[in-house]
Amino acid sequence: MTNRDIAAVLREMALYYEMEGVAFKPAAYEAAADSIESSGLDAATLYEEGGRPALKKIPGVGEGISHHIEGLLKRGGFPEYRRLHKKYPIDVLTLTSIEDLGPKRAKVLYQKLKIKTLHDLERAATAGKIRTIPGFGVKTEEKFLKGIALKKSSHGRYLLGHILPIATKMEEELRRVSGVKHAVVAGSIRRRQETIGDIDILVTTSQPEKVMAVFVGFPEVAEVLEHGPTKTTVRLQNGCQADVRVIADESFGAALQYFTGSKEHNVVVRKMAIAKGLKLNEYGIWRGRKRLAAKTEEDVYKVLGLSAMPPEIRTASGEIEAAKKNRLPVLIPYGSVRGDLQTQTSWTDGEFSIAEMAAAAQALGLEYIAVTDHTRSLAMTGGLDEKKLWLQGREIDALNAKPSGFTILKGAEVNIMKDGSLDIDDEALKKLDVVGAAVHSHFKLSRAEQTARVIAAMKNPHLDVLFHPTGRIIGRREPIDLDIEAVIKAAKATGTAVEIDSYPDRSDLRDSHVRMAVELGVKLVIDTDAHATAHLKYLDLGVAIARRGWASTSDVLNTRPLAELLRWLRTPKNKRK
DNA sequence: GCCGTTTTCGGCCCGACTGTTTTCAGTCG
Repeated sequence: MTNRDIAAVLREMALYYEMEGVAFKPAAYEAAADSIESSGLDAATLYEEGGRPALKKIPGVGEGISHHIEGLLKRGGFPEYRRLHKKYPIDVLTLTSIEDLGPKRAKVLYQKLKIKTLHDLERAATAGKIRTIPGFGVKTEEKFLKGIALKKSSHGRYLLGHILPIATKMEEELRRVSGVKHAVVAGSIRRRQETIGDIDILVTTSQPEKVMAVFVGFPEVAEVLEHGPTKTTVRLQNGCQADVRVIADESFGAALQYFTGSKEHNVVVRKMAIAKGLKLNEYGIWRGRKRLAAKTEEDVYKVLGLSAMPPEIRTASGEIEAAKKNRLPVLIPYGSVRGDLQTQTSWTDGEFSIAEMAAAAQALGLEYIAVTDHTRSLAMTGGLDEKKLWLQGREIDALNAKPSGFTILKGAEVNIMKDGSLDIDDEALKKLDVVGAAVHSHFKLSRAEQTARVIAAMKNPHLDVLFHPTGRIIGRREPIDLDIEAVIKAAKATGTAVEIDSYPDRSDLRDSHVRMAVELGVKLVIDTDAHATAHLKYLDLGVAIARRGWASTSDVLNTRPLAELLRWLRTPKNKRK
């Protein structure tokens, strides 16, 4: 039982208690779930080694919840969970993942219409039954259907940020199997697409059976679908499929090229081969029966007169023409971001103190972070006002006064109000090192209104970065309706940078928008939007988006050393370059 | 249910928005 499994049960408990109308317990269970999920320590190991007292060292876990976790680990459950699950035998986690459907409504839906699953909900909504329940209307019914459709449209795809760590771990472990020469993840993961269909791993080895045995034995594997010496397919616990293909070492490059895709890219490349009287397949590039190249991707592309393109840009959208002319962009390298300019702390809805976030960032090799807690009008997070921002600044000054080789910048994630004004006054903003702003309300304005609102905000002389510009949350919330080209042009005109929010389900800006920004010469910032120390490692997911958008190091402000970054930030907006 | 050099008992983030209402519950973040 992983931390994630435990957290899921605790979240379910929180929802049941909300259905019951119990006070304070929901928040306590929710807090414990968050804490366990983001804890670097494995709860099962902790319990094994130190019993319940060790579990209670996890913040938010006390007498009661530690007993429950013990029950989960030893017996797979506990009485209170069983009692509540029996009373509400519904898939409450899935149902409440639909927007505007919370525990109270889930309870009513079960009591009135016996709705237990998403499928039940869809049937009832389609049949017009939801609107018959008091307190529910036509709009609510439509909203549920929209929510279900949104969920379905992302079905079968997994977020890169969730799958990449698993795929990388498998790749590394297969590489350690004796006889293995290459083990490489190909497909959409190698291209770092924002969502992933499945995991494809290519292996060259002298001992295929051994590799396949190790593969099907991974703890993540739920079910073996195919088990052969050259191709084995499994389904993982999370539902994602994973393939291992064993290929001949002499054609590794051709296979890697073939299985990396994209499909569209490969179609164009194969057409080029045909035009030259050649044939390209996963075994090599051929003239008749003579194999001209296959060992490495570079060799294969070279036969076609192309320099090898980074996987992230193999989308058949200009990369082949650029490769032909030897004019490929030099993409920003992974690991080149020096500091994170969007982080939240326990001053608002983050889980850790400023000092803890800074220490974790420094441990990851970063040189600086900006603390950008929410501001006043985001009241539910305890958003900061001018006074609190000043107080927070004092804490930051004190931390920076200690020699550490690391710098904490003063910042904020300011709210953009409906009219485009910011919810913190200019005097206070002026004193901050980095001012970010974002839309957190009125998501449904018309395109014209929404665009005007965001552009108005960018005209503020103190706003440095537009945070997560479209506000989307993959699989959950549609982006705000924005004329993104107008916004990016306004960023250029006003000297405002735009953010790539690396947080896995945000990925905002997305690749195509980044490319537009790069082409227009707008500066980018890559941040994690970390609400916990464990989130800081997402930076490279943002670098992946930047690479998909053809960005170079010089396009991204926070690849600069601190002094250079500060020079840009302190330059009046109309003079920034 | 958790937490604590202001407390071992008494607090616990709260305002805006929406859709359903005839005064407000539920949800969001």
